[in-house]
Amino acid sequence: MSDDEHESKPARDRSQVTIIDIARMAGVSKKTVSRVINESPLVREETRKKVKEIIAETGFTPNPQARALAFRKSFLVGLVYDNPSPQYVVNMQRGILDTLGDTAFQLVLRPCDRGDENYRERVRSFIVQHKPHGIILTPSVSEDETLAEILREEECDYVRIASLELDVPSRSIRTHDAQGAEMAAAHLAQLGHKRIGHIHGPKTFRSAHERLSGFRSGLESYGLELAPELTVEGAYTFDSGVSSATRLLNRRDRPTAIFAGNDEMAVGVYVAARKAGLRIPEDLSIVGFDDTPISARIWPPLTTVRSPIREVGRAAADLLLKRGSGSENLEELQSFQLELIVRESTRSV
Amino acid sequence: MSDDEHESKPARDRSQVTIIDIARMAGVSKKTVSRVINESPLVREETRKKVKEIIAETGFTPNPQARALAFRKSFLVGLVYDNPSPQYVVNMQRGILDTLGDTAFQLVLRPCDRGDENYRERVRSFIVQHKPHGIILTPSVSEDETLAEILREEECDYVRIASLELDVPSRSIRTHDAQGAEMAAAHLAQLGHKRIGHIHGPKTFRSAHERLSGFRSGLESYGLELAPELTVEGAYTFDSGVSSATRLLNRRDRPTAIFAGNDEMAVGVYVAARKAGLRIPEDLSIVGFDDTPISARIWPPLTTVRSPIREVGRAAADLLLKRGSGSENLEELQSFQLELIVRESTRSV
DNA sequence: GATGTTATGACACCGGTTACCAAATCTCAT
DNA sequence: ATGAGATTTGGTAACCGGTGTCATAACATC
Repeated sequence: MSDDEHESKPARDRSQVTIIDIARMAGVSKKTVSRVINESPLVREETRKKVKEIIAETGFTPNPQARALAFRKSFLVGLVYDNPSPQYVVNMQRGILDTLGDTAFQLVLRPCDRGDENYRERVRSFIVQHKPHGIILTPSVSEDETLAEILREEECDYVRIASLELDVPSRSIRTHDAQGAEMAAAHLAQLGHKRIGHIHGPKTFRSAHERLSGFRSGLESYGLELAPELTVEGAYTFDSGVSSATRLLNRRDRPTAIFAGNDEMAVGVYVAARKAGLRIPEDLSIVGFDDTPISARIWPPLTTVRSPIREVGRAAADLLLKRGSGSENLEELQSFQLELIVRESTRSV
Repeated sequence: MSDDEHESKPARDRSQVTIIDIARMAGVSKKTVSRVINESPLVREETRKKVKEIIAETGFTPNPQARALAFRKSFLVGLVYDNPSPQYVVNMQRGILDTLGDTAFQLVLRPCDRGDENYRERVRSFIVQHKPHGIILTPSVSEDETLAEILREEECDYVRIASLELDVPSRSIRTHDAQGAEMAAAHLAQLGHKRIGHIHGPKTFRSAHERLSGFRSGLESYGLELAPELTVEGAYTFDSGVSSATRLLNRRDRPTAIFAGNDEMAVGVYVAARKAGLRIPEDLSIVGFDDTPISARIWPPLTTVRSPIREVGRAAADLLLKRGSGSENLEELQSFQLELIVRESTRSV
């Protein structure tokens, strides 16, 4: 009788080349082949070369499942994010994949819905079960200190992406949001705007705070002040952009320019302006943040601040992979400048 | 001396509960526990219950790496896509993750850049190396017959998402693009438009063909004809939308309405209309396809056809997971209706 | 020739699975 | 009650394809 196991029948054909085959072909033990694979320095140069040749010839790649089992650590890299912008998410993924490329490492997604207060435990159980090589945290979840604590507890390597220094350097990537906001301020100031409004993101987001304070200090260096009555809080959403802008534009002393904390809200400002009968940029200049695809497609095209998200993703993955292996000049990888993209939504008063 | 192995040191603390511990606690053999885990029918109900209890108590989860090794098949589900729309990609991912949930299965991404003629071999090597549980193909790559052939060759399970039946039912999910386009046609016809233009996607995309023919037959059922001179090919990109629309709108007998093959191009039509001094929707009605976020944010909000992408993703993953285990009424999972979202970019003539 | 490195291999092990067989238990007919 | 047959269960061993440990062989060095 063929016993249990009704369904699954492993493909026993297409016999994989294994480390044993390589060992036999090279006339060494499998352990030595293993050493070569793992770049152990304890192999004679000659031997290493020979083994590497055979590996190249046969096109052998070590079985990741077997290695994961033996290492007690898988070849997965987790991406934990709650960023609602698809563009951001996709760019980040692409950046990470740029680095992971055709290595054995695979990117797996761990999105967390806002409001799911249970997401930390879900991340934990992912780690415990799958023992990922590391985890990348994007802004906003990266600011969750409790989560970071869990990762340390479970001894899971991680990289936090944020607009400010949150952790030890080897575990963080910075995007200088404040600096980007300063550029926006300088741009508007140079165009001669005096009454400038700002719709910032929710206070719970560090990025909102960074952008706000960067914008303020940018204006100050031009002798301008960010009027408190022209500074309102949005939710980083389109709708909140519309309502916040409506409030600003209904004022008697309405601003001649508005800096929105992200493009999503900036587009909301367009709608509010239109409803108020204002022309862009003749009556109102608008600056956004993020350079999402919509900013180039809307009319008039939106002046905005671009974050090199894909590069950031690349760097984050780099940091994770290179860790340990001769910790080198990581400094240069860790910090990213933003760029002001001037389009047609801004004009001098 | 501690020999080789310089870096990595497996975490040997936090001792994982293993199948052996469970077996001991339940007073059965590990084989029986294995049977319970794999839902073998050859276990007495009583025994099964007891083992399941212990598993629940201890919170034991079988080590996926070990299982993958033994099964010669990993718990990864690959998503192969080349769709340039971030919104689409993100929704698809979310849908798949909805189904995968907290199962042992993980979603891994295999985006392929257009123009990378080598992507098929990359997919193949992914399969050979990682032996994924299955692969999900999104429209446009799903139409690649050569790729499908490779998957069959490598005995890799897959699901193709497409606007028409490409494969055996258990391997395909359909979105009825043609039907969606018909609804767009009916909408415009009912508004009294006679001269209607259409910018379709590249002929190499099946979806472009489906939408075109659906639109045509939709018009025909209202006694209207899709004029060849008002039917132009775009590239599914914003820029191509601008230029194609410009061509249409410069005609003496310019159309009073334009149906664009996707939102991206529809937004391009907005810009072209604006440059031609036409008001939307007073002088020109516009209908898009996809219901991307931009369609609700642009002014006036775009009338468009929505594809239930997230649901499709969910169903695709379902199909992959349920395959084999009592193939049930999969039929109902496989076919998705589209929906016309009427906003403010369309008006009667 | 004694001594210290360096390179290599034998063997157990990672946590599960399958193969095969035998034993135990249950069912039912004789 | 007995035996035949079917259903469960367990034991042992081998295996999936690698890695860690440790002993030992090979090679320099003085």
